[in-house]
Amino acid sequence: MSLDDRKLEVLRAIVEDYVATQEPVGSKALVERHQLGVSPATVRNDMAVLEEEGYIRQPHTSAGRVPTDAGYRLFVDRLSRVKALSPAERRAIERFLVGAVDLDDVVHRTVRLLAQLTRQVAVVQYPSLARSSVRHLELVPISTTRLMLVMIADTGRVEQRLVELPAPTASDDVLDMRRTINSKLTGEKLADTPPLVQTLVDECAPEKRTTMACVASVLLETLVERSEERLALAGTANLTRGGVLDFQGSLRPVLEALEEEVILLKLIGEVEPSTTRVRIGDENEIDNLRAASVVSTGYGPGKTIVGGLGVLGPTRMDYPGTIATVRAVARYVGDLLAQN
Amino acid sequence: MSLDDRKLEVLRAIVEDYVATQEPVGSKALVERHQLGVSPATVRNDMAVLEEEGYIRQPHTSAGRVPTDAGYRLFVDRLSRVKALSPAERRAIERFLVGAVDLDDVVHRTVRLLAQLTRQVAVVQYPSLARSSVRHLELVPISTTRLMLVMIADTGRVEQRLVELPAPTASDDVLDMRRTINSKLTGEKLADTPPLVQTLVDECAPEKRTTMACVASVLLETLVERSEERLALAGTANLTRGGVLDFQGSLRPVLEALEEEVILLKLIGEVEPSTTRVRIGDENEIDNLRAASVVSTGYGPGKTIVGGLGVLGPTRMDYPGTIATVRAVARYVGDLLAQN
DNA sequence: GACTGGCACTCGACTTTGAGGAGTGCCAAG
DNA sequence: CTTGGCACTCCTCAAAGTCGAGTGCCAGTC
Repeated sequence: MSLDDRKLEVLRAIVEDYVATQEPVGSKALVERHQLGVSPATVRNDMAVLEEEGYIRQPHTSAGRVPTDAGYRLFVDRLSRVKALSPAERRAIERFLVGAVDLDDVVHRTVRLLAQLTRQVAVVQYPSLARSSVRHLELVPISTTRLMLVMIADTGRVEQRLVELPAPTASDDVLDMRRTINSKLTGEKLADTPPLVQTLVDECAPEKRTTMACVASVLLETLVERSEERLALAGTANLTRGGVLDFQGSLRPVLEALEEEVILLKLIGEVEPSTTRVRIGDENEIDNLRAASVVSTGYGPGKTIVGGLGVLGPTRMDYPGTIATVRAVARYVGDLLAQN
Repeated sequence: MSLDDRKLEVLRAIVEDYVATQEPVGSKALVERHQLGVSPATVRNDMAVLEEEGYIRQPHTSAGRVPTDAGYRLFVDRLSRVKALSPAERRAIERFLVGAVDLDDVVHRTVRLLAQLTRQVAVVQYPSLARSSVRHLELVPISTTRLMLVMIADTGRVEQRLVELPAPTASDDVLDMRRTINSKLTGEKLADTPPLVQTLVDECAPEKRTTMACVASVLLETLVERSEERLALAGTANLTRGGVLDFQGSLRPVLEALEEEVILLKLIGEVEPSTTRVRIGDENEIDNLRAASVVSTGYGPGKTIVGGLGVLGPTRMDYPGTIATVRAVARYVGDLLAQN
């Protein structure tokens, strides 16, 4: 038996009421608060079906109904329209992001903004190195046997590493290397650089080859292997809203998960162009987050995507509002990046 | 009436038992677990005095006693010897810090280590720019009207800023500026640089002065005004140990405080040489942390101090152990920095 | 004077009991 | 298919009662 329109309407009403009140919702309360045009008894029958299909459940006999993960999923997919942002929110976003002075600043402001607007935990990934291009590479002599390698990406990210040279090297030679390296690598996607770095060594004059090889290996590390993704996090205090009721009694696992960068990256890092992804409860692969939902999306200048951002909260969250906010913030950040 | 030795011994026993069990401790249990050589009745009399003096209190009539903040303070100041670290802990520290590849890495490893060893929230301040010297300044042309200013400090910190030039500038001129700036500033304490930067502009050839002024202003921002302190945080999940019992029922205020960098810096940033500072409950100026204690100290290569680190936990914490761990970690990190 | 054993008393923690009520499922009738 | 009615379930809350840890005080002892 498939679900007719009224049953879907009942599900929507249940989700909305439960999200708003945090309490199991009963048939009588439902008909009172929504114009369903039928009696509580009818609603009860519908509820029985919805429960059988796995969209809602009773915490215990003689209690109201609560949406299941599947129920939220259906709600998100078919029953909710994305809310428009309020003018106040729009203004907040603009005000917050104006005046950011560099990439760090942009990311920090963004993550705080997201946390504040959604009243949940926000995560923002720094522009991924893997998706960036080399804007410039700099070699700074620290001593005769030590260099600082500084890589500046087009997304504004700057990475640096120390290079220990095998032998003292004149600063002219360093300048020389720098020129060669830049002419070879500037403008290239980081992902494409490894073969180019190899040719750097191959084409190098033999007497300088060991030194160049040394620089090249650190270069590779910096550009590709290490390829360390960075994150910013804010709003953990929001986890405590709604008491310990959300997250089935313990914040512990959630806080633990939030400390693992790898996990967070998995959550917000897997981005497909212009999609907003919603993971509800069990859909999260991470056990610790079975009781949480994650709304994430990609951002970047124009249509390209250079990183992800998102929020994490209880499964019982305002999905339409959250989705709208996440999208809007991502768009603004993308525009901001495009200006640089 | 002052406290004789046995009363102090009773206080110590109360603190130790309470920290271990998290439960109010009564007179009978005390004499059973510690060799006090007197009867419960005597201990009761001592307790009455200790309570009158404000070192312990009863959660309610007919419950055992619990140390007050003042009690912990007395315990820390006069009744506890710093514990020696276990060999396992020493090994853990060494193993953890070996293999750190750059400053970021050192700081991240340190903060995780601290959180893990103390089982509390750990905070590590990056080496403060204010206490660093300039190792090198680099100007990287991005376009003809844009430079990237990169500052490398002797502590390993690297800061970068974008400079918008008033007019297109030849790369030779940039090289020139770079040379001048470096000869003037390299090796100087960041705190001492502002007057030097001013002379940079003053001594500059008139036709280049506007450009130089522009660079100089960003330079000042980077070196001094912005002087942004950075922090790493780990172990927030440890706040949930001991249920919601610690922190008088709500993690909320604590989590909020942990999100404010300014607050954290206040907590661990005010360092005096070779002191370990312990703030207990009310001694914290931040209202949100009235129910928490903070153990912090400074670290740095040799005897100089370049930053702070510490842990935050419930007032009911193992002070001797925590103090020992914090000190040891600070020392190891200092040694590590000295090697670079 | 300090310590001790004894004793009455307090009061929170936990259990039991019972009333109240929200909510359900089912059924028969419209 | 919808609806009103009804019996039933079972949670919530409050009241009452028991239990026991822990105390304060006092009189007696060393």
